[in-house]
Amino acid sequence: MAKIITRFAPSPTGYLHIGSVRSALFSYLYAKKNGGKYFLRIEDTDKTRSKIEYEKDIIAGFQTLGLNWDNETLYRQSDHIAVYSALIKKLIAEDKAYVSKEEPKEEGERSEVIRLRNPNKKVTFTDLVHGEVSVDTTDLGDFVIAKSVDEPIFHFANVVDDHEMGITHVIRGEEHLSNTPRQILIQEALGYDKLAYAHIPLVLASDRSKLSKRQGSVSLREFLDKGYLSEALLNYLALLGWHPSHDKEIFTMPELISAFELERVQKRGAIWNFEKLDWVNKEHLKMNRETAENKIQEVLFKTLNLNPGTVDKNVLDAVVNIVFERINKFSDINELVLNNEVQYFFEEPKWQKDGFLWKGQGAFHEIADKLSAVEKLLGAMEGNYSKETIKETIWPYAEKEGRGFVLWPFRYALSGLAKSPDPFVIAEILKKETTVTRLKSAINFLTNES
RNA sequence: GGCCCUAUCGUCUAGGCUGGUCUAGGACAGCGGCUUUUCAAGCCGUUAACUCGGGUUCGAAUCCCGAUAGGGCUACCA
Repeated sequence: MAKIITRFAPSPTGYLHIGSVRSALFSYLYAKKNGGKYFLRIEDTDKTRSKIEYEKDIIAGFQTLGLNWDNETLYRQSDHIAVYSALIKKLIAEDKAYVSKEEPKEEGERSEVIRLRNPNKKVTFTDLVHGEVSVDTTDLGDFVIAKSVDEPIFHFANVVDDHEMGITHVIRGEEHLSNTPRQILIQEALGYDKLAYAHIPLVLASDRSKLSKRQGSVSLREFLDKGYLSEALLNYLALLGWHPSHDKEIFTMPELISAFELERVQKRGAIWNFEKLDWVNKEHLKMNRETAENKIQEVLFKTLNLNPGTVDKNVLDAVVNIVFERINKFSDINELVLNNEVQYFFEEPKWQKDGFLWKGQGAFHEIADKLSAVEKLLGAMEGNYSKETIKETIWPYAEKEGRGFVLWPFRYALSGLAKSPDPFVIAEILKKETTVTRLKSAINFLTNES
């Protein structure tokens, strides 16, 4: 069996689109699954829209994702103009194409372009996901294949390069399904062999329109910036339009490669779902817990402006652990910090009197008394100061007074928040001395200005 | 408009080729409960779908036709 060679051929006219990444991923997976090769080709025949900045973004994106291409040097269409040029001249000489005089309709249009002589036949090809597709190409007319002898347009350069690179399987987005017949016509004019095609369904926005730049985050860069893991992103992308033969959903890259089958690719466009992506990302975070915790720590230092030298290692570990449970992706850490959900571990919170009220009930002086009782119990503790021992110490008193009436203000005194981890956990992290100090300070706050 | 593609829970999907075992399965989200105060995490449970109309057949989510709806292409963009 001939070796399978797939490719991903982006045009550098914008930042790498997340939907393009999926096309690339499917090409990559199919090649790797079958022991073949996966190539990258930069399609920059449109000189006015192509920018080196975008090319760099595309290349950097794939490097970050680890979707490494197998061609040794980067294949860029602008480096192969001479090849297209010779072929266009050949087609003209064979009268399979001709120079056509035109009436320029828009600015920039030429008065002379090169058109293919359309044999006006019915073209049939087999698509690996859609099955047999057949189209009467008469409607296409003598379409343009180049603006001039050395300015081929997409369809022409694309066909030539697939042949030059030895591509066997063209796996690309469904928007190209309608372009395939004309590319086959060019192929036939050039005398090239047929290729296998697989047109994968598009990634859609929630209203089923094509996911475009207008609908928010669509570039890979933005997702990476939000702190999604590459493997999670790739995992989610794979599930969008493909399904394994079992119910497994969380995959590592090697697992994806061995499970992937083009036969199980969906025909219908799939709507992008941020919630599911978050879930997939969280699952990957759990699989890479240590890496994730290091990253959380790093972000915490930065956003909270902490001095690594002065922060207690145990405190930090405990806080990292709490943060880990509350995030789906790294950018969520910034939100936690923005909402003051971690600062209280490092500094006294700012209280609101009403915040101490359990279900809006009670008098402030009573609450102060309860906090005072808690503070004394804790202050008298000796030996091991852990969430378990703290709980054992406080529990009988809480039971007696009504749990909520003791535990809620206790927790609020420590965190200053309506929602936070339970007081025993916080108290352990804060350590005995800080817990006691903070309780006293809270009591002071409650009694002073009442 | 023309041509092409598509159609199962809100979303991603299994099943459809090889009709009955599908009173349609899983996951995310939602909802409810448990986890001895709130949140998070976890666990358990639960709501929810075969676009419609014909046909073939003893029998159709599954096969055929049509309608409808959505998407793509229709560039001297890719």
